[in-house]
Amino acid sequence: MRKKVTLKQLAKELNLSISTVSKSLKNDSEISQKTINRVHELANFYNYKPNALAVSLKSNKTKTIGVILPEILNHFFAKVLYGIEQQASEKGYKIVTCITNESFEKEVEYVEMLNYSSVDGFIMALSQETQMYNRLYHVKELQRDDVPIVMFDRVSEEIDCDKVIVDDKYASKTAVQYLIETGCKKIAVISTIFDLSVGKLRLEGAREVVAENTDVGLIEFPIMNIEKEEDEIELFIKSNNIDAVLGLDETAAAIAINMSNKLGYRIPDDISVVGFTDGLLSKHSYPKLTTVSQHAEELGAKAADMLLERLENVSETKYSAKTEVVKTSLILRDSTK
Amino acid sequence: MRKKVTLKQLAKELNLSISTVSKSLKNDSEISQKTINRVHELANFYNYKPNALAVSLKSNKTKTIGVILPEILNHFFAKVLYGIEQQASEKGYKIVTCITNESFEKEVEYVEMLNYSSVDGFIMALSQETQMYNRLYHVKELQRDDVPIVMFDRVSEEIDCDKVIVDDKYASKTAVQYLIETGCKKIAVISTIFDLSVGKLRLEGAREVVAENTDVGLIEFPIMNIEKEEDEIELFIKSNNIDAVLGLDETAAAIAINMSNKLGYRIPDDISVVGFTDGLLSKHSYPKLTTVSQHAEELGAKAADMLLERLENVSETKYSAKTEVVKTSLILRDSTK
DNA sequence: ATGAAAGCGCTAACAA
DNA sequence: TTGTTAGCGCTTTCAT
Repeated sequence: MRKKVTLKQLAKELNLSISTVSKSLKNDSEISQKTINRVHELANFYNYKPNALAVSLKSNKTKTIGVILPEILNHFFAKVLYGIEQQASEKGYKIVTCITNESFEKEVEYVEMLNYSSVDGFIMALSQETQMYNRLYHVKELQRDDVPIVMFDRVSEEIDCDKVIVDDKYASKTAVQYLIETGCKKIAVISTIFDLSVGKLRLEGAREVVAENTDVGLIEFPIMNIEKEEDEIELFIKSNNIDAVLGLDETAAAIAINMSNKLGYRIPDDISVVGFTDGLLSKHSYPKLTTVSQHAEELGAKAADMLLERLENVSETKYSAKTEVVKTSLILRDSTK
Repeated sequence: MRKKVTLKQLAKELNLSISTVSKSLKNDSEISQKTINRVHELANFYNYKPNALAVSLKSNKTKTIGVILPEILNHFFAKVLYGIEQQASEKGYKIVTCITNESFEKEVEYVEMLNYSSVDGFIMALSQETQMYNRLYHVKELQRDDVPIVMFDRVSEEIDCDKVIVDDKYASKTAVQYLIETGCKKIAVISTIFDLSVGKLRLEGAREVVAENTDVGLIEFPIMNIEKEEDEIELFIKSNNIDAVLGLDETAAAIAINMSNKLGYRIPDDISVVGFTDGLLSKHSYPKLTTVSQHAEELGAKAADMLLERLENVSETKYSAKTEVVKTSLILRDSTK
């Protein structure tokens, strides 16, 4: 790599000391205007930029935040990342993105890797495995090091830090209520994420609403392996005389729509379908899917905001963790009455 | 942030010099086994990890690569990112991800931001605006600094660097050929990316094949704004008596499928549909979409490989840029005969 | 108004 | 076998 211009070289060429050059670049009032001008001129000429590494080492700040995601091919996380990125870059922060692919081991590895002065703080959602094992030593380690963390979506009660969550239970209730209001009596819940905290919350919400409506039935169907279980899903839909499907994740909803089409049911006349996560699949299904939007970009932006707030106001008196709940909204499209 | 343990502190506590501690940690043969053990023990106790910043400053290597993407909500780029991430993390590299959102200005900003000792090299795809303006000063600047670059997908001939591309023209030809073989005579090309280099190549491929088959007609329809042009697309499909659609991007193909469903055409009996990018939309459409897979993950992994190769073998005699072409494959599903 | 010097945490050539 | 020293590029305090 070509050597970049350094203060030292500028100083030498200008017959000044390094510190004078440094100060001039910052327009320090104790330097004469004439010198300042000379320095700037040469710096521009060489397109001088301070070495970020050296600045970081000195200041103990990297202006970088670590983002740990379980998945990137999932639209929700991609949107969150987008939101984080927008907000962070606006404030002059870079982001280092790590994808755990739902693995506990990788999550630990990444957290440790980034914790050695590479980032000023973390924004993270726990991996599926981490939630299952409930092993949180690596995150607690961060806290011991006083590294600010913002958790989102897949959070843990055991960690006392800033959080941004989606009110999944409420969202699910709203969705089911809407189905009931539009006349549905037998609702199927299909999900590929029954073992995730958010999946459980959504299911709970659905159950609660149904429990309050004695004339409405709920029937649950977990999908473990999308590829292999098409026939089972088909059978499930055919044989249960349902008039509505709540897909607890976008994929589940998409499958429900396609399966219904395939079986010749009319949507929403015969079967209404509601999904979660307003991603590509929801917008480009036929008919277009009524879905719960978690406003993922907003969520990401909020998470970034919270973290930056911590980073910039270190002097804060006492650390008291906040939890923000992002409002969801039910986007009505053509798959419901 | 809590102060991390440093060599200095370890040295003090052990009554050794900093350099002895440093060497011990590396199991340097010139240090006595006994000392090495003592040092390791204390280091473990404090969970000592070297400060990455200091190491980078010293070595002039950051073990980080910058990834510049035009988009992240696009499945293709998300998959590429995934591939890069996998490969890089395996080799102990971190990645800094920047999303330009197709903006030239942001692209320049990011490249400059990362170029000041934050990353060892770049993997990038040009933004739409950059390709339109054809302004490449920022990339050339990187080359002047001898920073290794690997461009992928959206590349530029003006830049002499390693590249990984998809053989879009060939892929498109294969797709159209397949349509013709299965009896299609009037093919519509729908695209939301007519102004991208890849879009142009795909179109060219289609035109070439049709030119060779005099009994086959081609008709083109560009989509500028997906939301607003549904009616036009509907009209287009209805009034042109087509029997096949080639969607130059995944969205276009999805729209074609849904529109055909809506209009009551049977797929593939009345209309065959082929798309590009084997993403979520292709897998979860009804019927399932026949599509050109660009093997995006593989592409990402290859790009990472090429970059790492450059980074690790600096001694390389002469820099001679390679261009690798990733094979595409036509994945046959239910939307074609 | 300018410069010398120390130090951020680490490595490595050289000295002892 | 261990320690001293210089230096990566920068900031900043304290002389001059």
